[in-house]
Amino acid sequence: MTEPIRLLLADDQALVRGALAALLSLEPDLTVVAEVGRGDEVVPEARRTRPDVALLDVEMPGLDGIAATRAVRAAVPGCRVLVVTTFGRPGYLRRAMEAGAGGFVVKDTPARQLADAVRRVHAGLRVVDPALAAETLATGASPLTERETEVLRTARGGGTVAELAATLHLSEGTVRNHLSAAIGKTGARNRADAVRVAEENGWLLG
Amino acid sequence: MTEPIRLLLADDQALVRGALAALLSLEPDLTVVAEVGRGDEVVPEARRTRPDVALLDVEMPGLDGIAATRAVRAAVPGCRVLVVTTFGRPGYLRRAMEAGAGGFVVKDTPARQLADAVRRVHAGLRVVDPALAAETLATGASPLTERETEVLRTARGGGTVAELAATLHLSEGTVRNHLSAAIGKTGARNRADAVRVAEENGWLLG
DNA sequence: CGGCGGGCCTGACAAATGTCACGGCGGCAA
DNA sequence: TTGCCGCCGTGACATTTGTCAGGCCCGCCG
Repeated sequence: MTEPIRLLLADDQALVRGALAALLSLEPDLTVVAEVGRGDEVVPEARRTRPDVALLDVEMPGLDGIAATRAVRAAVPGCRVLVVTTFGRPGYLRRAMEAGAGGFVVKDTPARQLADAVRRVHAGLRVVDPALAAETLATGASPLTERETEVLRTARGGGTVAELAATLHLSEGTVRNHLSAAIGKTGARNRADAVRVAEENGWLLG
Repeated sequence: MTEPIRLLLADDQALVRGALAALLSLEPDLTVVAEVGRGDEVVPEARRTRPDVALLDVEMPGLDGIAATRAVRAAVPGCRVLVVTTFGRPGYLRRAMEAGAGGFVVKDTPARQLADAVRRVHAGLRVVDPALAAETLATGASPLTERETEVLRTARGGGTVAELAATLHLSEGTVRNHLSAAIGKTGARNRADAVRVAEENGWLLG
């Protein structure tokens, strides 16, 4: 038999990380060589242990999974990436693929399929959840303009228009206008709603 | 050797559920006899399979983990409950314990400790994360009054004051007043902020 | 009993938010 | 060139939101 596939696991929840390690270690052709809990530990650990495939969560402290994907693809070209995430946000899939991921799996998928996904990614195939792919195509790219995204992203932290205007070096009226446009385009009714919708669609990352 | 401890797993994310099953099945004295993905499937499955310990996630469709704890404790008294959750929201711990849980573990805890937690809960001991317990005591019970929580919970979905007033059969002024009180007590600056803070502390459940 | 405190309800007022119409600028096609 | 269209920036205006003072009711303690 040939060498087993070497895996790196990145997930901020230690319990989930360990459980995934146990699950994947059941497969004779897979072996977990590294585990990290932060996005910015992925590249150093990948350099050191030279895994064949890295399983990255999207929600991580330090560096989000998309950025970590880009970084590890650049630093360790031989290492393929399978992104595993809690939320099937349409924009996440597109961005993960643009960042060089070989596959994208949501945590709702049956556990039995994970090992197969890993093997396919390792073989150079693309793995995506079909339902999620369809939704991504339906939702499409962000309708928000550059400034609108920026304002919305700043508004995410919560704060009055005056503060936003100050940090962005804009007039209050301008901020209000961008916010209003974003509210209209997202179909929301509040500023808070608009932030929520945009976040759920992954339009606030870039 | 005596009979193994029989486990029921409840988590809405199939991947995590399966991974936990793999992790716990590594222990010779533990066996997973049932898995469910919804809160309202816990009691029927527990009646059927008679587990010794049920591991329940808090965030689940159908019925949240706290309510599921109460239900399973009432329907299957011999089954102890270990609540496993993503967020260490202070209020969750208190409510879980009040509902009859034997233990409370956050998903940040190392994987090696999970099996021990299961064994202790099975033995009738109480298992809680010490750091989280301290925070719970510090945060204390909800400062919100009954109406305030109700209004805040209704406002969670987003919507204008007029709509809230209509669904609650109150005057707009009253709704505004409750909202204002909640904003003050939570230390928030917006209605949205207040909702977020209250949710993070687990004050919006009961 | 009378006073006190707290929760609940309400309306009036000030402040923030969202909408609109407008002008400037740059790309692009006729 | 000219006209058109989209993005950006801005201020005036209406709507919504948050704050405040006050009235009502009930339980509690002196």
